Amino acid sequence: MLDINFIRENKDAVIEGAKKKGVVVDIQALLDLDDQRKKIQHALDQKREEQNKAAKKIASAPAQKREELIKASTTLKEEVKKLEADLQPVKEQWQKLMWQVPQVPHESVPEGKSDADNKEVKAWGKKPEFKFEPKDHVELMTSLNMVDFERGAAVHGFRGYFLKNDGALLSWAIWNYAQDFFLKKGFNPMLVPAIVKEQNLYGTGHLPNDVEDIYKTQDDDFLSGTAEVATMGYFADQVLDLKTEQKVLAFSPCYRREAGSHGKDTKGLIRVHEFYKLEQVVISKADEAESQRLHDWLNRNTEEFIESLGIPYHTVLNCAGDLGLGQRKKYDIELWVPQENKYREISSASYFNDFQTRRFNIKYKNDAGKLEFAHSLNCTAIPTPRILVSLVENFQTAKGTIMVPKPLRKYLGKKEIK
RNA sequence: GGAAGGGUGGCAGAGUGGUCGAAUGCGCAUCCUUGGAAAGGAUGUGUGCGAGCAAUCGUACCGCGGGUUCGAAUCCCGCCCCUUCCGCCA
Repeated sequence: MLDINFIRENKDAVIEGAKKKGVVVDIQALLDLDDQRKKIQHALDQKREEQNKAAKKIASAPAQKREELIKASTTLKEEVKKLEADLQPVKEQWQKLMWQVPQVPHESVPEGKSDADNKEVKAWGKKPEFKFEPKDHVELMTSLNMVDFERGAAVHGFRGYFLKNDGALLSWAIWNYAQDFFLKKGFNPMLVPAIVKEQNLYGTGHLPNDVEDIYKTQDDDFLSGTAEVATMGYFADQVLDLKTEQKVLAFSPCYRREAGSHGKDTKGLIRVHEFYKLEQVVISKADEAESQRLHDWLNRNTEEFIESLGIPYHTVLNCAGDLGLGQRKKYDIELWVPQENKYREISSASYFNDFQTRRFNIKYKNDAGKLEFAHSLNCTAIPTPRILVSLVENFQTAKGTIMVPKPLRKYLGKKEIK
């Protein structure tokens, strides 16, 4: 959510930003509505003042005057009720529009409609050149008995999978290595709930728009698609000490319905309904320069992690049309997938300024001693099993085995999966 | 799932229809005292919205949402959450 006063003062930029993101929302209608809201609210406050004063008099009034005073107060009460009734629909519509106003993209964000318009800003690593016919991860992992999609489909259904044997062990190895790697960067580890209340998804900006992609329970709770949701919710309604920023390495299962992507990536581990993710979440002071610095830092952390594994990747700067509602700027890291001859996204780094913290009511005391909404950022540390796709395909051998990247060997206990 | 109790300011905790945005204590801030500190004393100390250059004023907020009433932290209804006991259970 943006500050209504910010929207008012930066009307053109907000309109331009929404357009750039491809979000349809009538800012002028919102501002008109806000004028109306203020006017009614002001009238209501004044009427309430009258009524409060009138009611106060009654307590100390002599008995014979009471009847008359109560009668006068009743009239005021009815006037208050009428104004309240006028205000209510205005407020509801106001709130509805406010949920829809997107964060303004940073000026460095390129124009564009979809991920096809994202700009590569960095490429790292040497793509493997195989002197044999390389296998895709499905064939490779199935033949090494690391995964079972048939039983996955039988037990879970579409996009179901079992990770087995070295597939399971490799996942543990990645989690353990990632934990050690990221904790050295100063994060605090946290295991967070995947089942969350609706308000948390409003807080992060996933709702109201992404409702189709989120699982819902019979108790009207939601299965979160990222640990970011619960981690941000953890700090809701708090006044934080941000002398140093809050840095959390959160782990959770993640659930995504992938509605609307039927027929897309139907094979393998790229797009599944249930996966696991280590997520970097940061809450910092309300200083955009600082947010930008942290944003680059978070993204660099994940790049370094991938580099340590030796997987070729590139980093893209997402175009405006590929930004989430609350995101000011985003980088995606995409890993090379040899069999597909293209890069595949495994990480997203975004910053939000106070878009999320406003919704979650997360504040801190600034240097002037005033309460202020903090800034928030997040970035994938590592998602499993998606990371396995590139990992096994890039390091496969002519024999159909997989060479384990050096840093994972001590966690897995072997240097080759065969 | 059943039963009982509870949710009040940064924290603890009083308050069961008007004088309550709310006692008291702790904490915190500033000042006095001191060579310095502790102890002691004084004053101050919630948030949102609106009006105002400002001092300040108005309004709302005692888990959330409704209702009763001239008037609600207090009474009524619904919901959420917490604690204890019983049941079930990885």
